[in-house]
Amino acid sequence: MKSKLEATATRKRVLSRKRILKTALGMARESGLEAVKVRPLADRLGVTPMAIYRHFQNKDSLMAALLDEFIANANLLPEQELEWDEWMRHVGSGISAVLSDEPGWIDLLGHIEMNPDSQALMLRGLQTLLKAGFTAPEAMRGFFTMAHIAVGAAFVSQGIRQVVAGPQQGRHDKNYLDDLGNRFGALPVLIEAQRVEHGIELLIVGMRRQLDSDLREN
Amino acid sequence: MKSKLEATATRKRVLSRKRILKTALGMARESGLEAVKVRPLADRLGVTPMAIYRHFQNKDSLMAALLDEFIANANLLPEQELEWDEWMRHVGSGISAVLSDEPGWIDLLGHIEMNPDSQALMLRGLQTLLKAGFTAPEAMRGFFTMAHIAVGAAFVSQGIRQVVAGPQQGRHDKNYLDDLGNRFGALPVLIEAQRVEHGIELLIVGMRRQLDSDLREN
DNA sequence: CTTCTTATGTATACAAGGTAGACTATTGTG
DNA sequence: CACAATAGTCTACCTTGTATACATAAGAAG
Repeated sequence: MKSKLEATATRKRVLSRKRILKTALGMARESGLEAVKVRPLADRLGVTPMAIYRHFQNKDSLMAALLDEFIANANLLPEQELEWDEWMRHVGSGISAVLSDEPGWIDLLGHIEMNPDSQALMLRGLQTLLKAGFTAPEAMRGFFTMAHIAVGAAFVSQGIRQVVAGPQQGRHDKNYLDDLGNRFGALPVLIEAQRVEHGIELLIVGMRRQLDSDLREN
Repeated sequence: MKSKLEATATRKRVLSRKRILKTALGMARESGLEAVKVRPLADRLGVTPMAIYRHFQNKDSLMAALLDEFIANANLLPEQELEWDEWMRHVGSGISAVLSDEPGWIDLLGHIEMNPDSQALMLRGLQTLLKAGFTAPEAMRGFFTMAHIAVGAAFVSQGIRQVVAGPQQGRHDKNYLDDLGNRFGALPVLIEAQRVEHGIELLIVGMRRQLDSDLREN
């Protein structure tokens, strides 16, 4: 009798935000972020769909928490101390890489500034830049521009990747791509030109000049 | 009898891709992109939901076409000839402004590189930069970095705006913001530092240096 | 002018996905 | 030990996209 009870009736304390998030993160890694759906997630947790709602108000807040989890696992902060320019390079490509691996995550990035870890990242970045001699406004602008480049690059690269991956799934067909290729030399060239690294490099050059004129004034 | 027929039976040639897109664009402007749903759209068109599917294979392709429409209406190409740096400023803030007005559009930007108008924009940009003396790779990288900054800035600014707009709708409350404020001086400062213009300016400085060293070599 | 074909809209119905509401068993507390 | 709070279950609903089958209008063919 007990067994039947256990099977059908309510078992307690099987869930927790942590476990839900871990499981959801697993699903996301396996099948993409859009595969995180309530019912499948509940199945995998061995629980009723509605059980999840005891731990998250709604799916949106679950996804928001999932973004936090994702960022926390991303580990973007450089381990050792770096020169400011190295720091920017490191973090910039880190952000872009993380986002490019799983395009779906980009959808959640609207909230990124509210995330504790990304905020810590920002703090460290500003510190690093200030220590290097930038003024506060310069540091902020530099840091954000780096972030913008990284996010933008990851974002825009999605489009290209989609076309390369699936021939006809986009609304424009292969001819379109060939056309592109003809105009710009080749598709790989186009892709290459969009790597974050180039943007960051340009940014660094721009910032270095600020540094120079700051020094001159002092 | 005729009238009843007209009312209930199939009227012909009431729809067209153009009309559907125009109406959808109207809805998007009024209530946000996410408000573009099949049934409401059909209602507004005075037609059955399924009628729309005679003109678009599915909702995704409708939305893709809508993005094209949106971009075509955005009119990002500068009217007159501009110096390369002015051109970058103009287009950069244009992109960002357009995207910031209606955050939802960002979701569609994955396809942006496939869009004819944005491609035209890219062509003109490259032309402008080449004429100014940049090498082909430099021009491409410069252009894309500008685009990345603009997209990234628009994107990231969403998060902030959401918090500013609705007190508790995010997963972090007001304290969080205050905290942010305390650390960085004030929220407005944070927002200010993220304006595209600053990023573009840094980029221009970086690019100008390329130009200088190119000239030196020639 | 009939007839055949194709284009365009209608009617019905379903599946997927998120979630409200009522109920139940467990658990920790006074 | 009673009792409120906590954590799952069960059921059912609503929204949104879309498949399928049908019908009518236009245009082409004879």
